[in-house]
Amino acid sequence: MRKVGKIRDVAKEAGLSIATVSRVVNDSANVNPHTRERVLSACRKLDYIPNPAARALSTKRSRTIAAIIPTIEHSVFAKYVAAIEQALSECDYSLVMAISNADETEELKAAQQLLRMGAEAFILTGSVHSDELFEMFERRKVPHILTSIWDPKNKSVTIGYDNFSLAAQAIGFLISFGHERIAVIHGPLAESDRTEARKAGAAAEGKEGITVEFHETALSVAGGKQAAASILQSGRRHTAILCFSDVLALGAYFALSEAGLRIPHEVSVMGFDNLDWSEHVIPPLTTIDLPARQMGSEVASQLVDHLENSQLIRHTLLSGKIIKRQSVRRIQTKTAP
Amino acid sequence: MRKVGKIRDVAKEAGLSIATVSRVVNDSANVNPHTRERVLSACRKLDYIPNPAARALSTKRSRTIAAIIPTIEHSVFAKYVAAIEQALSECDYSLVMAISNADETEELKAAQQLLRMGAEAFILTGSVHSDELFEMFERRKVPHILTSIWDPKNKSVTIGYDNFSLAAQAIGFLISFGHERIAVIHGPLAESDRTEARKAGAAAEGKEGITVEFHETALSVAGGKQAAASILQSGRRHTAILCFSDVLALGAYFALSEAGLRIPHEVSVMGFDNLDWSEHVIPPLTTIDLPARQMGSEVASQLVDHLENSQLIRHTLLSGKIIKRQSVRRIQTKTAP
DNA sequence: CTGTTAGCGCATTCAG
DNA sequence: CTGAATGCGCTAACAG
Repeated sequence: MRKVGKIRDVAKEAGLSIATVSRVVNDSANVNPHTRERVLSACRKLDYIPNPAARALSTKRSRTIAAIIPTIEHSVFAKYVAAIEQALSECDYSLVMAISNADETEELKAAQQLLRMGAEAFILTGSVHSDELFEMFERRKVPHILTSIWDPKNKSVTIGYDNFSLAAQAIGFLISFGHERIAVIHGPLAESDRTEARKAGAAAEGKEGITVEFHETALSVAGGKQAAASILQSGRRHTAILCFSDVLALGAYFALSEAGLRIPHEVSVMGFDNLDWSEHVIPPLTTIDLPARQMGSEVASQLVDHLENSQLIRHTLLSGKIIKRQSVRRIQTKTAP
Repeated sequence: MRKVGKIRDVAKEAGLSIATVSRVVNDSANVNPHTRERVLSACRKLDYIPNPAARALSTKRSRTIAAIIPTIEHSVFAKYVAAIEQALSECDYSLVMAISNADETEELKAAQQLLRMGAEAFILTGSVHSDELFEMFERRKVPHILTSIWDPKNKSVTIGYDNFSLAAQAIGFLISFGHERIAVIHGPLAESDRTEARKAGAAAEGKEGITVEFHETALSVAGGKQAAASILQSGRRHTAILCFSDVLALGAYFALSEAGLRIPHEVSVMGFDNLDWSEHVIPPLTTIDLPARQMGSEVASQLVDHLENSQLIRHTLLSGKIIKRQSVRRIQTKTAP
């Protein structure tokens, strides 16, 4: 791998034993400050870097954590991955990543490979994974966390937000603003249990006299645009469109603009994610802020704490919240005084 | 790490030596088919996974490649990282990633850490990196590639596109459409040599009677919006705005919409990146397609080929190209017949 | 506080 | 085609 100094060379250079070198390198135990200095200077001189493989072999710890995400091409995941990476690197762990394309089989294959590469723990997205994967984790006692969801009843630990409740809140918010005919645009249910949960939450919030209609589409600007266009064509005169991702909402913006409809005057639009740009679109998008960053660092720190100090990982609910901006307007209900 | 079978257990189970087990696991050398089958079945039975640390220690190969990127929160990088990961995993390598926030010092720190974690090769973005980093690579003979740029004169191998030329082409395109007063919006120069190169290319394409004016802003929708707004306020009556990222262009779209100006009728807008959504905004964005995906897989395969077969890595130019859509209109020049 | 020693699990000569 | 033996570089007892 590299031609440079090994621990023995450092020991020789410093005129000490390799044990002592190991001690100062791992700043463990008690070492005479003077001795320590000698070692350190030898390390510097030889440009010594401990061999990670040897270290891992000896300690049985690789200091590597794996994350498998459905796709990195959505800002939410990117933000979240960045947070994990940052938190992990601060603890001197490294993150190895794989992309599953929301496919159980690919995910399983990736997990096996990551295990073969030495991952000590896994970070997964959502609750739906192949049985084989869970069996493998069980058999090998691999710590793992399901993220982007919160479900204390799940036998795996979950850290994330409550998709059901958040979607319900969104619908509730729209209803409180007088909307009675609401269209929901969401991504492929088959690819995301989070989307399913949101749909269920939105449906559950339905009440007497309120219509909530669901439209599945591709999770992209194009998808949102197309779905919104078809909603408009259906002629049902919805007063609000709730999108389960800001990306879809952006698509809806363009569909409405193409149709000559103004937001929020003719139609209100609400998003989900609170991506960076959502406050800068016109009109600024009312949406739900998801704590992607916080989720990343929480997951990382719990995992490290578990690996390092055998702390138990635990279900953790992170709170999302509605960000009120200008894309949703209040409607006078017919029944109002 | 895990409690399961080691190579010795497999050997015992199969009634063979560990050498033989090793051979079949690495499908090396000649092994009697029947013997091989016995080993394989023992592996299956014991759910054997070779210990990666032991293997790395013995082979002096970690099969791990590091990528340090400025930020993952821009789709271009996300796409590119996804491609790297995919290509690497197909060759049974893993990708460890770090984020530098476009900061040389952070980058150096990250690189050191990744080296301590066993990375065998590095993928960096752009040409600007700390001297210390290059010295470190040199000293340890660490293969590395600079990406997102192409510069055959660089002493490190570069794989990417020609930012200078692409930007020049963009300006040329605008000029060929009759635009004479062009505003360019770009991200922070200090954070990106790619942006610098694009700026230089755009400036170089300037001709008699053509004005090209540069505006630096934050690399975000908000930044693009703000820059475009200030361009409009300056009252210079530019007929076209070239943005060095589609993200900035989206911001410009909103600024123009806010100002009541229509694209491309009153102002033409051109982007850079060809992000997924760029063909779905209204009007569809004329932009430059960057081969992010291809770049990722090219980099990965060259690196693997180098590590595996000592193939030399080499400067590689990938071609971007102008995608003509509807956000740029042709202008009648006063001097036309 | 420091040195000696015994593995960690595997790949790899070298014999047979 | 298969087995026995050696060492990869380091950590972790155990002595001193």
